[in-house]
Amino acid sequence: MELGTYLPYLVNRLGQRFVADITPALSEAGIDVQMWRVLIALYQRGDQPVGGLADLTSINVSTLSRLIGRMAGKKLVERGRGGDDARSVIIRLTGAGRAVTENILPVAGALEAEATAAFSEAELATLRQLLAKLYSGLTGKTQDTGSRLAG
Amino acid sequence: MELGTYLPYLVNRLGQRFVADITPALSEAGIDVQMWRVLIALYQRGDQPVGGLADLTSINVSTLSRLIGRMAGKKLVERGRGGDDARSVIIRLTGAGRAVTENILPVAGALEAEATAAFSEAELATLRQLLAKLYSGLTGKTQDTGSRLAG
DNA sequence: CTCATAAATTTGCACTTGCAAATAAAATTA
DNA sequence: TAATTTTATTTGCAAGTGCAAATTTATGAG
Repeated sequence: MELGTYLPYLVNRLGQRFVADITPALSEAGIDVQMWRVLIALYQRGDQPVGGLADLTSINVSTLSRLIGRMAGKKLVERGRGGDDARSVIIRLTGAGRAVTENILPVAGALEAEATAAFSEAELATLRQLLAKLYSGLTGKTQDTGSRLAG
Repeated sequence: MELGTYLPYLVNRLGQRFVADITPALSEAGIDVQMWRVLIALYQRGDQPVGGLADLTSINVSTLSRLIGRMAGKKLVERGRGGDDARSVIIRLTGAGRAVTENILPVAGALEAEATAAFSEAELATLRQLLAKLYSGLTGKTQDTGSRLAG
């Protein structure tokens, strides 16, 4: 096995590079990549209990609990009780949180566009398809593809 | 931006899955994924200075310095001076480190093989090539996110 | 040779993280 | 209804992380 062809190596290295490259934009908004993941999840999936957010973001619930505390301190999200299940704490975006998310989304899109500037449409489609196929090869058992916001 | 086609999402989700799937094998050997990254890098690229190892593994040098300390405590690696540049500390695998690596490598290989079971050789080669190309598209760029997010 | 500068690594510090235990709120049982 | 068990979230604690400063070694100028 050679490092340069080992898929976990190639994939994780790339993922870290994506994080490194989006970080300056996040810093300008006063957030980090974990907060960004929470923001996207809430923005795209609506209000969530902590556990649901943990599933969506793959962030450990205890880590997430404190992360949400920090985000609430920044007025990006609010905690509330009283959903279907009163044991759950419902997390929702504030107006400020939504605004921050909408500021960063185009930057995230531009980053992807820049990274793939040398790609043909066909290559890009192939890459996406192969990544999804690879993920499903690892998932095997529970195939809840579109519902996890890992990373 | 559609989440299911957003590359940073696809890539990081996949990377986390790889980590989750290899972790049980690493735990049996008494190491974590960061140590595993160091072991593979040394095994495949030979003795390295700390900085070289940081490049290979994408681990921050100060984090790496302490990680190496822990690995040295487990007798997996040794530190030594006296390469071309005596400022560098050369890290090398011990026999025990090599043995642990060689124990885990087949598991890692099997994991990759399982993930790519449905891939043709051509698809696999394409995927690797596109991942490398994407990485090079991100490398070395000094992205100017400007002050559009300032505040 | 000695001083200043540069480069590689380590260390101080503040903060984040994950596990396990504690707490909070329901659901279940009697 | 009260006691018990189950589920959701938070918190105590020990450990890992990254930035910036300190340390170690090399290189260059006078």
